Amino acid sequence: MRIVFMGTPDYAATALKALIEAGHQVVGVFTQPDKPKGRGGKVQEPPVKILAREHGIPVCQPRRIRTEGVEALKTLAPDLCVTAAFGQILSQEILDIPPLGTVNVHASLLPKYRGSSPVHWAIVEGESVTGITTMMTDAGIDTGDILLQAPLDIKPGETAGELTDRLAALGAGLLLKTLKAIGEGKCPRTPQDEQEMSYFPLLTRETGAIDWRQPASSIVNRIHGLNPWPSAFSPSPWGQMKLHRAEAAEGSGRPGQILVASPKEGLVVAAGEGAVRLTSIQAAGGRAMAPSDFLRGHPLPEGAEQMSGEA
RNA sequence: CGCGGGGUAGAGCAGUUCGGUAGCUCGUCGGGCUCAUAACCCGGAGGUCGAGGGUUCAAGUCCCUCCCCCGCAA
Repeated sequence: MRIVFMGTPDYAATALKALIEAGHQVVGVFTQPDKPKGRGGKVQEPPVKILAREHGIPVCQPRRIRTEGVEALKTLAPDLCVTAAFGQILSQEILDIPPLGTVNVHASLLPKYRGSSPVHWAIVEGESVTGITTMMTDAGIDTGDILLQAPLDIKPGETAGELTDRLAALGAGLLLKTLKAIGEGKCPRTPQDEQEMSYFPLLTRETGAIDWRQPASSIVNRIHGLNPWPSAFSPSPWGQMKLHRAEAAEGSGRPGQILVASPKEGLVVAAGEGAVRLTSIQAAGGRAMAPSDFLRGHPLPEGAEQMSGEA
């Protein structure tokens, strides 16, 4: 079976690696173009591209696969396409090319958490269980028929990065299982229940802005759900500060009020309901560290008592 | 060549402007006080100041090169 793989980040590379190691015939890979990333504007290659090159698989990086990638895909003549966090929406014209269709490995239990960042949103929303769904891609966004699903518990305090890694491994396995079932012509197909569906938008930097008026649990979930990217942040007496990890704590006060700030007792901030104990923070220019470490060298400025730029 | 901050004891920082004995808080080790303690008091150990080169009587500090970490913007 000639397979064309479409994906971009590590999550996708894990699936591609599984395909290759299982002996599937991956005849081509589509991934996002190299983009200037990070400091100094150096271009970086997507993990999927790097992996594909190591295995001598042809790589195609159209800016818009819907227009520039059609001919290339036709030439590869795939029987089946597999997508995983590709980052581009496929047109009907693209979907019509592989006779067996296009299988997507989505990191949620569909129809919940449709959209491009299901892992992050599941944590932000405080879910305790998520999972992987393999599905037939159609013209909608994550709306196609469900093939196989596998649940996965979200650990307390788990970050999106950690959960993504575990889901990637789970997804790789489920993908192989799905392809096997398709190959044997006995893969179940279940339409999604539109009544149960939920959709979450693309993450932006602003998604990470902490609103201290929210309940402590929501703030904690947001911090973990946006770790490591795009990262939760808040102004503070020490300047803009990234918040990497936190937990609910005793205490109350005006939202954003700094209740505790000492090397001994750490950093506790009042929320709309309850309080949040920050356990990993990062100031501009510095690395991530525990508040007790940070506070040793950066005592709370005189008169400062709010998580804001004001003193 | 996108803008910018940083690398000094196990941890977090000051000291660099203007060269002249390596500092602070915490931890750690020993001792003391206390019914007791993450409290308090006394004492100690622990540093190639990111690397290399240069200037100088003298470099953490000034000059050149390089390595590493990070914030913003994309």
